[in-house]
Amino acid sequence: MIVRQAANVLEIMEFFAQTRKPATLAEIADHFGWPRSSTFNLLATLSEKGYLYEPRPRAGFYPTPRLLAMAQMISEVEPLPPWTHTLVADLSAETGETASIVAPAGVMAVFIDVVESQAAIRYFATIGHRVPIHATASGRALLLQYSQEERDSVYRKIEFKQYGPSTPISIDAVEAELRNSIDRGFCQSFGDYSRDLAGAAIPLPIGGRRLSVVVAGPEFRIGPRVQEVAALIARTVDRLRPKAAA
Amino acid sequence: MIVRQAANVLEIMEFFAQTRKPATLAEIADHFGWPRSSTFNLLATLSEKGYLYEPRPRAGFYPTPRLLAMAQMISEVEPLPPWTHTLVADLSAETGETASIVAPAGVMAVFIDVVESQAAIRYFATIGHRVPIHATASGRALLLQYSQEERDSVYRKIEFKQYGPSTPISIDAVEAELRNSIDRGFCQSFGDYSRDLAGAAIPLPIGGRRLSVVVAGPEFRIGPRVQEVAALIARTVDRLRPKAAA
DNA sequence: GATAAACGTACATATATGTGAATTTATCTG
DNA sequence: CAGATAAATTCACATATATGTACGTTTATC
Repeated sequence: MIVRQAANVLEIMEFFAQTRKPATLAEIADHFGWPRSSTFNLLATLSEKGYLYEPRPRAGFYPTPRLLAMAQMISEVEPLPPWTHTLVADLSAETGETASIVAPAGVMAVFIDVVESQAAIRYFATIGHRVPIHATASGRALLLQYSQEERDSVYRKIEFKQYGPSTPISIDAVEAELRNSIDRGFCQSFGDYSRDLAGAAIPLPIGGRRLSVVVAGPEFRIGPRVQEVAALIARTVDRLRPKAAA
Repeated sequence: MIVRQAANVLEIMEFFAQTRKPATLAEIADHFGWPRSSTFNLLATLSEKGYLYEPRPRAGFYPTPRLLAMAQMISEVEPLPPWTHTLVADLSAETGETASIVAPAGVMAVFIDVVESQAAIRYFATIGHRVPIHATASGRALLLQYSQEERDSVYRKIEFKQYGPSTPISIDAVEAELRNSIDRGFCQSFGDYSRDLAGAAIPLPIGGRRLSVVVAGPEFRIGPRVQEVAALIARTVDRLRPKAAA
């Protein structure tokens, strides 16, 4: 069950992140199609907790720096080493596609760092974006780092759906694809999850954390050069990863 | 009316900001005294929206960098000029007390930047902290920047409560104190809002925004040297504020 | 300066939602 | 490797909660 008002809080904050200017109660209510009274209660709650204020009288609400302060606290622990951001930045620059660092989240994989392609047609993803772990290159690069038991445990919770023509719709299909990936030397996906979307990924274990790097983009651009892209990922990781660390 | 699940989202995030490590459903539920099932729904919602993930299987949840990305977006607009942080940092260092930048939020004043005192006994405040605008030095330094009509509009919404022995409990009392402040050259408060708490503040208009700076601490330390502290604030602002700007 | 429109706020009520208990799944222990 | 213990899910129901409606206030229009 989704907790509506919890989601609404996030949506309001995302709204401010997009518009980047103060908004009145009425504007917010209209934007989301929420009743004024409900919007009023929400804004009052956020204000009371110190996350919203009124920069100038009658000009509407805007978030206080409190959210930033909190987010910085949270992110200071176990931050990704700086070279991982260089990694995705370099990969995106060299391939012209979207590059990301991905982490596991149950049956899903979450993007925890993203550098987007500059191309007009591109894979649009943001930090926090989630995709099924078994039906994506990046996700399978995570699964490769699991033990058989851990994978089985994940499989039990997966609801196998036919996202696209090539989606693996059984445990066996996923396991087979994982074996292929090992032989091939990297993980790939051609429209397994999202139509026309292709990607190449490899595992990226960092200090006990199971992560992966992926380069993804439209099938017509990635397809002809998956090998090449995968090799580039591997080389770039080799170049940037400190030699001492695991 | 306070929206409970909205507040809960913020509390969960604050919890992570404090503990700075992954927490399981059970730990979170126990910490807040929430039922497991409700906690489950909340965590599921936050995960689904991409704000929480499971760094390693069965080791609990932790926020993704998405919150940080969002907060940075929000804060990039109209950021406070860097010298304002230097201002509160210097003031806190020189006085040994807590120094803050404060902004209006209806009948309240919000702390939007804070450098805390290092003293054992100190004024504890964080970014986002809110105090009544009429019953604090920092708040009155904001009111001084309002027109009479704007002030009247605020007064109508204030619920005058006797927070402490010297709280102004009427419009006249507030207006009188504002006149005193003008004559005195700065705003002050001795336990008006919080017992044993004293502070000195001056208006700090920046680029059309109505802000104030305040130095606050225990009455026994601030009391004997309000004048001195207020003068220091004024001098420090003069020193740091760029000459060209308003 | 008067009138109209928009906006923000309060409250009672029907209903969407949170929750206690039951079920399933995972982990620990001898 | 069982059996026990703890954690994670599910579900039906009662109740806490979102909202329709109404009112006062502020801003825009003429």
